[in-house]
Amino acid sequence: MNAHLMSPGEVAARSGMAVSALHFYEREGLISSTRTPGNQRRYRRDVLRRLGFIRVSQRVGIPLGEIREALATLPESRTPTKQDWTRLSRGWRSHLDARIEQLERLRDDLDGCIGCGCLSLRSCTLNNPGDRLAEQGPGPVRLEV
Amino acid sequence: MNAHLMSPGEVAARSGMAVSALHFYEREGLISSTRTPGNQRRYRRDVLRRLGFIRVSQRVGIPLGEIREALATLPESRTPTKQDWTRLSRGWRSHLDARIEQLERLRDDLDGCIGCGCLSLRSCTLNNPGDRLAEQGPGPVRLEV
DNA sequence: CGCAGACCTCAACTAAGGTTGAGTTCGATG
DNA sequence: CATCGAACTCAACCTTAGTTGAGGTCTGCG
Repeated sequence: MNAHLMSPGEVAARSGMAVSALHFYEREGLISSTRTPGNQRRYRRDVLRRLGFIRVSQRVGIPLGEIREALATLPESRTPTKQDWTRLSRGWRSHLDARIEQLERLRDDLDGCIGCGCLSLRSCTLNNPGDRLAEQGPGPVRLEV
Repeated sequence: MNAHLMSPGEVAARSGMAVSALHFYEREGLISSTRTPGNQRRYRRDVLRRLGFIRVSQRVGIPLGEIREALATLPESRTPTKQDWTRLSRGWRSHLDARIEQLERLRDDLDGCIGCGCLSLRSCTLNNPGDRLAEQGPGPVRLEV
């Protein structure tokens, strides 16, 4: 029972991912598999949790590269525990908060501009190149959608 | 003064868009231009407002195709008024609200799952294929980013 | 007029996140 | 042992939103 490895088809069925996506994630280093003597992939059960994490992360808006980095912090020596997954999930929380905050600011700005009707390239919060340049100062702008 | 048409370089400088982006938007039908006898583009001043609208819309997360559709509702016979732009901007407000709401739900779900540590493919709100299928029922899932 | 810099078109390329298809091989069942 | 679905690899393609480069033309200033 410990040695129950899953075939690609089984993983696809249980995770809802396409087999082609499994191949892709493996090429990208997000998951891994062993091979049968006949060169077919076999997955350990915890791949399902990884795929779960990948999907949730994508919903949060994290690009695959960062998801890979997060997954890389999992211990290789043992199967990840609940605590491991909790730690990773908690890491996205701030991303999500920042994103929500940004969209709320955008909404408020949009309301202001609906009032002023401007969309002006000068002077409009929503649309000022100068401000955008300023915003780009600290940190990446990935959150900007 | 009425006949002041802008060159691509001037529009690029004033809008912050690259000239290549102006070409692209024109190919995609989001903006238009007239030509000099020597085949160079000249833009009416209101192209700046269009570009402003395009940028704001992209910040809201609207794909170019939909932005084009929105711009297509502007009257061709006259220069768009402040009311026209207000109408379009207001249209995005609900998109933004829906998006924010969705992210807030996601955040709450994530909190729940940080508690349960699950990321389980069954039974976890964050990660249930059945639920995702249900969600996909009405309308596109573009907001899900 | 001459020349630099801005502009033209068209094709190809980028990035992310995969999907699709062709041609071939495994592996489990009858 | 034949067969058929599932799996394999590799290359090509898809979408979105543009950028880059090659090769050629305009426009305006001196």
